[in-house]
Amino acid sequence: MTSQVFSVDASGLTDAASAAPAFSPLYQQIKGLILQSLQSGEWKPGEGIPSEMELAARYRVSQGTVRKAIDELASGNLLIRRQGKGTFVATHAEQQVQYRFLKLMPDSGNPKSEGPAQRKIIDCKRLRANAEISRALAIRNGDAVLQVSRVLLFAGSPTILEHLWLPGAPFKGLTAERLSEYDGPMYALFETEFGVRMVRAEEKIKAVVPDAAQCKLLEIKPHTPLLSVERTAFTYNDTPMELRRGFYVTNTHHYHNALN
Amino acid sequence: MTSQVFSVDASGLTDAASAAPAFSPLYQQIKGLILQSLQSGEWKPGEGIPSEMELAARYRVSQGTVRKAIDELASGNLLIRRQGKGTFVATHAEQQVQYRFLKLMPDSGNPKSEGPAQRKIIDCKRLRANAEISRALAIRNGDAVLQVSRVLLFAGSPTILEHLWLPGAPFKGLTAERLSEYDGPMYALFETEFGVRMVRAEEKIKAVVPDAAQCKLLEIKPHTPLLSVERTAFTYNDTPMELRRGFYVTNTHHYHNALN
DNA sequence: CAGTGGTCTAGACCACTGG
DNA sequence: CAGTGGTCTAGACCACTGC
Repeated sequence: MTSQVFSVDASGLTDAASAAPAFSPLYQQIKGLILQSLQSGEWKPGEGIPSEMELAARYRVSQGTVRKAIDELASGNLLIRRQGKGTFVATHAEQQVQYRFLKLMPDSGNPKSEGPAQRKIIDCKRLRANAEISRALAIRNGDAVLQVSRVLLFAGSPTILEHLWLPGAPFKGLTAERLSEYDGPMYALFETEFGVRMVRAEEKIKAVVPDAAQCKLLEIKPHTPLLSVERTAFTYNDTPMELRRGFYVTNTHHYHNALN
Repeated sequence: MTSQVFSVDASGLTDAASAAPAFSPLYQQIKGLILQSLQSGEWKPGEGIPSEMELAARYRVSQGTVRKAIDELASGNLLIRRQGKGTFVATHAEQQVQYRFLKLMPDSGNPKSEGPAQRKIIDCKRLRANAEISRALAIRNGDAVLQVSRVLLFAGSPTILEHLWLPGAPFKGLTAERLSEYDGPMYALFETEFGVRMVRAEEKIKAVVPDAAQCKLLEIKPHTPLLSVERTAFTYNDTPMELRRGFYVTNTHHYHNALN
């Protein structure tokens, strides 16, 4: 009951150059406040947030305004509405669509038909960020980062080789053992163990030829082309939190994408 | 002023097996009616549709209900709202984002920096659909289809080789000449000349090695891996209207994808 | 049955566009 | 200035969930 909604022009500045008054509707401000609560951990992944009526009372606006704010957050996969039950903070664990960011599908049959992927951690070590990694993670050159390499097997065959880099600070204490023990999506572990929730990601895809080491790990013949998938994953506030470079074998699988 | 909204349960059937009453909210029904008008060509791509108040009167519902229907159609890129002006039927032409379905980007710089793509029609002929194509286009085996092959060049270098298949009936009269003359997205030509608007698409991506013919057309060395992009494009009602198989050179470009 | 999100309405006012 | 979409409110009722 203590929060407060501010008047329309939030920026105290009156920049003569930018004539735009930067009008921001009420529901956008509410959206921002809810986002803050999510970010601060007031409501954790999987938990329910207060009801629309409660939030309306807290922010001193109508239910409809809260509703519109929640609608936008839900359409961005930050919240999940469940009629009759409430609104919940989205999570990568126990979600209908696990592996939300993995678009590799078997050529025939659904993803579930081949069962869960088998995972092998190949390497997990700390090192200092080079120029490329520090730029991608928006950290300083030489900062500590965690580098993990692993292979994913579908139906027994090695299909994905991936390397990922995480900023050292937020992931202090992450070891190969913790990763191996954990049974479930890696992003779910990040949520429960480190309070880092990945909200969106971007991928850049190319076709490449593997080197000898990759051929060995993926058990493929030389010159078998691979899909190179470079992903940057972001947490709240568009903060990059992971750089991942994956190599996909596309003999029996394909990268699936829906265009709207 | 003649249309009418039906009561909640649209299906006259009372199937004992399926206990679900199939409740459909009013705004969904309105959405369906608007979709019908779009499909029938009552409002054409680029044109404005009646104002929210007019539609509310026509369908005998409140403005808010029409609004929610339009909102969903707009978020699906079927309509475009312009404050102060009206609501318009989306089009692939003169749109902010031309080439909406083309996700290939230059590695550095924005898509506009390299200017518009140069296009070369290689082949355009009619033939009979084999099993694969008839399945993809939901037509009968042996039905007439149009097959087009072309190369796209970015900044002067051949980058995309693609083959596409269209059902013969809706595209009667499409020739290589018409395609060559036209300056703009192919999907825009489909709209203006054949009244076919592509609404969404799905792509399956793999990494492949090119054959000799592809190497020649794309001016690449053998064993240069390519991105194979197989796209099915749909018009209203989830009707498949195009099968397209593209081969992308990813030396200086990449396939960009945003994950939410 | 109470509590939640979901729908629908009616009306007021605001921001933007164009004549 | 009139007309459009955009915001905000208040209230009623419906559909779904779980106790």
